[in-house]
Formats: sequence, C-alpha cells, structure tokens
Amino acid sequence: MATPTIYDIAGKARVSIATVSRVLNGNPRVSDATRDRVFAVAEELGYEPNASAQSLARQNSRVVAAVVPMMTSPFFMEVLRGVQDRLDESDYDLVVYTTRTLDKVDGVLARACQRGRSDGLLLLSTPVTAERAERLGQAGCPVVLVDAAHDAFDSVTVDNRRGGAAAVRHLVELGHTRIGAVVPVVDSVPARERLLGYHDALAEAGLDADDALVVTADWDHHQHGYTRNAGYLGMQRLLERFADAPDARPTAVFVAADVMALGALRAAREAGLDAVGTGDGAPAGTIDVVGFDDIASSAYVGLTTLRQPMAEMGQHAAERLLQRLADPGLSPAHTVYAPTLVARETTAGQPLPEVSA
Amino acid sequence: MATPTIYDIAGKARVSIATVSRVLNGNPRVSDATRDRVFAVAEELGYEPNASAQSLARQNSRVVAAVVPMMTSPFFMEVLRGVQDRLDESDYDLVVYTTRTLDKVDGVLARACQRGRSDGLLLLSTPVTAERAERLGQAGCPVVLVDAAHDAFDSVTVDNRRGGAAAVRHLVELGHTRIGAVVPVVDSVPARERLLGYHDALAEAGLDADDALVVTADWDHHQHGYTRNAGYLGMQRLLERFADAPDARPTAVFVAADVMALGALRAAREAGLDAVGTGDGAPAGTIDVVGFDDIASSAYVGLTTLRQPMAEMGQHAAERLLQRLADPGLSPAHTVYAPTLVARETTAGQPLPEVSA
DNA sequence: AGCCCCGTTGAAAGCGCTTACACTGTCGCT
DNA sequence: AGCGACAGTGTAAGCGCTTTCAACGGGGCT
Repeated sequence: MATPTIYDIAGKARVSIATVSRVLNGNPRVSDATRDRVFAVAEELGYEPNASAQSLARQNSRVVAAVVPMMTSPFFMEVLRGVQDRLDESDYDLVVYTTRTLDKVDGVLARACQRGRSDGLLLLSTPVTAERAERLGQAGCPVVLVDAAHDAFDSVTVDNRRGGAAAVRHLVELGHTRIGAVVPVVDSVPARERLLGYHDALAEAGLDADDALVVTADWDHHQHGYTRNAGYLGMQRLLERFADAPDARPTAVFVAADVMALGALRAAREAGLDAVGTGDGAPAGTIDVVGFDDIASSAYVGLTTLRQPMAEMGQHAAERLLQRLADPGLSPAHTVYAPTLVARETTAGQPLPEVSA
Repeated sequence: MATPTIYDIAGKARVSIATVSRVLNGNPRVSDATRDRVFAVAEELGYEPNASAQSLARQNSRVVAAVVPMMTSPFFMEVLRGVQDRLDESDYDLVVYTTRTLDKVDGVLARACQRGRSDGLLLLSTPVTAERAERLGQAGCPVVLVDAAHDAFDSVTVDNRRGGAAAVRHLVELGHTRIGAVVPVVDSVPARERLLGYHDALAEAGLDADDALVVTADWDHHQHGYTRNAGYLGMQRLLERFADAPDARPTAVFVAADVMALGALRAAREAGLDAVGTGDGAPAGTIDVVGFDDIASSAYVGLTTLRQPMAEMGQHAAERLLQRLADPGLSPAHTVYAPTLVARETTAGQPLPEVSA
C-alpha cells in the first residue's frame, strides 16, 4: 500500500476518520478503548500525517523560517544553533533560506510567508526597507529581526556602537595612539555602528581621527565584505598606505568582524608584523588587533574581540517568535545585548594562556 | 481581504478556477486574451499560490531536504553552499534539518520524507544503517548521500583513505619518520578511512606503526570529535605522552580534519612548538601538521591539508538528486572525488607565500 | 415515566489547488 | 450540408486532514 492515511486507520479500527483525527490530536473527547485501538492501528501501519494536508486544513504550517544572507558565516551558524535549540523544544520545524544577494530576499519572503510555507520569520542581518516592512506587515506574518532593527518588528541585536568603542578603548588603554580600522562595506548598518564606536573612543581619548587609518572593505560585496578575504585585503591596503612612513603606521587595528580579522592577521604576518604585541607602545614588527563577534576560531588564534552572545541571541529570537506566534498582539520589543571584551594574545602581549575549553 | 486565492482571481477575471490554474501553470491550452487577463488580475491582487494546497493536489512538494549533523561545521556549510547553488537554478526549495544527535535522524526522516514535506533527501555525513536503509527504501523517497555511502543509494564522497595516505606520504617525503595522528571518534567512517590511509603510508614507507603516536578524539562525541576543542585536546594528549622522551616525540602530525587541526595548532603553540617546520628532519621546537578538508580558514592559518571539493560535491549531489527526482528508476551511482594535497606553511617551512585570493 | 445532559461518535463541509472529463463553438473538409 | 477535429473553457472530483454540527444512547434527575 502507498503511505497510509487516516482513512486506512479508520477502516482498520472501525471508526470514522473524525475519530482518528481526534485521537491523533489528543482530543480528550474519545473513549479510552477507541483511543487505544486507533493508536495501535496507527502504529501498526507506520502512519505519518501528511504535512501539506494538515497545513491546509489548519491554516498554519508549524514551521518557522530563518532567512540568512550567507550560509557560510560562522556568525549566522551560531545564531541558528541557538534558534534550533529553542525550536527543538517546541513543535515547530525550522527551515533555512539563504539569500545570496539582498534582492533575492523578497522572493524568499514571498515563498516563505505568503505562500504559507511558514508561520513566522526570523530575519538575520537582513535590512528591512520601508517597502519590505509594508509587505511583511501586510502578509501578517510574525517577524523577529536579528542583527538588524526596525521599529515595527521585534529585534535582537548587540550594541555595535558601544562594542566598537569598547574595542578601541581597550587599545587606547594599552597605550596605542595610532589606531586603524578595517570595516566591512558601509551599507551594513552594524558595520557603520561599529565604526561610529571607533570614532567615539578616539574622540573620548582625545585622539585625532585620520581617514588614512580607516579602510572600508571594498571586496566581496555580496557578503557585505564580511569575509576573510576582505579582511586580508583590507589590512594589506592599510599597511601599504604607510609603507613609506613606518613611523606613522598604526600600531593597532580594530577589525570590525572576526572573520575579517582572521584575514587581517594573515596579512599582518605576511607583512612581517607579529600580531602578539607587547601592550606598551609600538615595538617595531608588532601590531595589535581587536575583532568583533567572538566566533569559534577566535579563541584558537588568540584574537582579542568583542563577544556577541550569538547562540543566546538566536535562542531569544526564537523564543520571542514563539511568543508572538501564540499571541500576535504583542507589541514589538527590542532586545539589545552588550558585547563584552575578551582579551587574548592579539592585544595582551602575554605568554599564551590556555584556551578555555 | 485575506490572502487571495485562485477563486478571487477567477471571479475578477470572469473565468473558472480551472482556467486560472492553467494560466498560472503555463498550460498552453488557454487563449492569449484570457491568459493576459488572468495574469493581470493575479498581479493586481498580489496573488501567491498556497504551497500546502499545491503540494496536496500535485502530491509533491518541490522541496528538497538536507539533513546535517551539526549546523556549525564549515564542511557542511560549504557543501550546502554547493547544494544551494545548484538548487537555485531549479524550482526546488531547500530546507535544512539539523540533527544534534544521530538518534534524532529518524525523527527527521519521518518528518521530511514520510510526511511529504520534501520530495528528496540529501543526507550529509549521516551513516545509513540497515534499518534506516529499509525505512528510506520503503518511503520511496529519493536519497543522495554525501560524505557517507551505501550500496542502495547514490553517494558522493571523497577517497578518505587515499587522502590520509597522501597526507602522510607528504610528511614522509619531507623526511619525517615519527609521524603522529590525531583522529576524530572512530565510529565515524571517514575518520576510520583516513586513519587507514595513515597506516598505509606508514607501511609503504617502511615505518613502524606505534599506538603511542595515535590519538583518537575522545571529546565532543556529539560531533564525532570534529571540533577545534577535540583537536586541541588531542594534540595536547599526544605531546604529553612524550613529555619525558622529547627525542621520541613525533615531528609531524596528521590531524584528520581541519577544524581539529586549528585546535591542534593552538595546542602545539602553547607547548612551545612552531608549526612552521623546516621540512628537513626535526628541529627542536618545531612540528609539522597536515589537516584534511581545506576549510576556508586553512589558507589563512597556513595549514597544509587535503582539499575536498566541498562545494562541488554539494552541487553534484544536488544535481544527482534532481536527476533522480525526474527519473526515479536510475540505478545508484557512487561518485568518489580524489582529495588533493595543498601544501602550505605548516609543512612547507618556507617563507610565507601569499594567500591565493 | 419523561426529561435533559453528557460522553462519544459519525457525516459532511471545507482548506486551495490540480486535473480528468465533458462541453461548446469554429473551422476545414468531403 | 454534415462530419470530425480541435481549441478553449467549465464542472467536479479529488488530495489528506480538521472541525463543526448533529445524532445517538445511557444515566441521573424530577
């Protein structure tokens, strides 16, 4: 026989399909005898409900969709892990959509939401334009934003500006006065915020801002420059600028994302710079680096960084979406986490401490 | 109005729903005038077909499901990117299921396949037990395995054994005679194969196998030991064994996965060993390392490794699944890629070459 | 005895779509 | 003129499930 349906169960258990449905859905208005019989038959037949039929009948899908720009970023993966963690405890399934380019987002929104493939949406690092907001509002699909914000929707983010400032402040405290920055493509809001933080801290320390010290990643636009490669090229460009004026070279660099920092570290090394500085001033052949995110690799390369509680953010976002699914009337809440500084070798200049396992 | 249906379109365009359906599905048996009218109305209403209703009616979902053990592994992400690439050109959607633990796999299979949520399955690094094979066969759901194999199903893998051997051969050629190995949990088939390759190469070179030189990751079982942490601890343990006999210490180590190698490199560094060896013999304070996979980070840390064409494998797997979806009668094909050695600093002992961008 | 209520069940109407089949009207042909 | 062929369209029967509503038979009650 093909895959069994409730009709098959009904026939074999000598009840109507309505009763079968009741049993399967835990409706209490069924006698124990019937319930047992139905369950037994269902088990025997290896019955699995047809998801499409269920969705169609109950007008919801018990599916939550996550939309992520690129599937390869450690940041998203960590967030998704958190999401998955929370969702595992619910009876919602998670489906992940990746949008290579931002203009594909709308297509995905259509598919995920308007076509009824999912009951709710988790938008990661996906800017919500006015038009898009309109569309989402109209579709009436609950949405939670992660690493992005919009008044009309729930959001969970990290205070990027404060994080950027904290990163640079850390460098200032170590005695650096010429501090560079390598940031992703500026149309990324978090990137811009982090850069603002950089300037905040500079101003606060009474240091002059100098455009020559700032490199904006002009590569890998499709990923907004959040790549190892962009970090690599960015650091290279930064150092090249001072090839003729070694004394003016930045002694420390804030790289606005850990993936980029991985590349930047490499570029520094190739330029003969040791990323494990001494912390006091600017010994030649040395450079300090601070990243942002604290992806898994960072601990292992000893990268000082600002930790975002990625998994926690994912969990929280999922939690919030679940709440909203249960009660669509909730008014939008904005959760902002404070990034925390994790000092490691790229700024500590101390003997290698052990990785925290 | 709620989300529009074909009834709304039909009403407004003064045709029957059958005609609407025909137009929307590109059926040629419709007059041009009608077609235009229907399209216009559909556009105007912002119509999107209900996915559940379509699936139910056509008895398929136009969805392909990928099952991956852990969402955080770079390997899987790369494979999935390839899958996505190929699927983007088709009209299938990809949904990703993650299974924290292997016993959850069956639940997912039920949900994905038997419940009709997807038309085909991509199983990544998921061992197919006899029982599971039975189940999959019965569900009649097309399956393609990646990084795993089974006679009854299509598979795309890499020749792990040959790769392991190539890795070790490379070390032998560099003059190493005491070569260690750090491998993931042995119940991982690929891991076991790579270890076999290690022994092959040793034997081939006339070197004695020595259990003391092999460490099996006994940590992070849920990820089969494929973690930075497991690599870190593994290398630590390996080095500890020779703390009292520095002369017997391995001068080179084959770490059977790049993520692990990242951890291993760290452990070596903490132990005062430079991973950039000179290639000739065993200078004190030096150790050579070869990994496996060539994940994105590897180029940046200068890790010598055996490259798996991950994205390509993903693409190919998707391609094959699509073929099988079109023609379920195809007999199982097994594609085996040859891993290629990518020599970098952790074995080259040469001045840092530039990262290939 | 008659009534109502309740627990238990079944019949049937959808959910939004696809598709086999039937129907209508033209056209081209003998 | 009369035939079949055929393009274009509508009718209606599902797809597998949920859910409303009605029906049925006992109890417990007055």
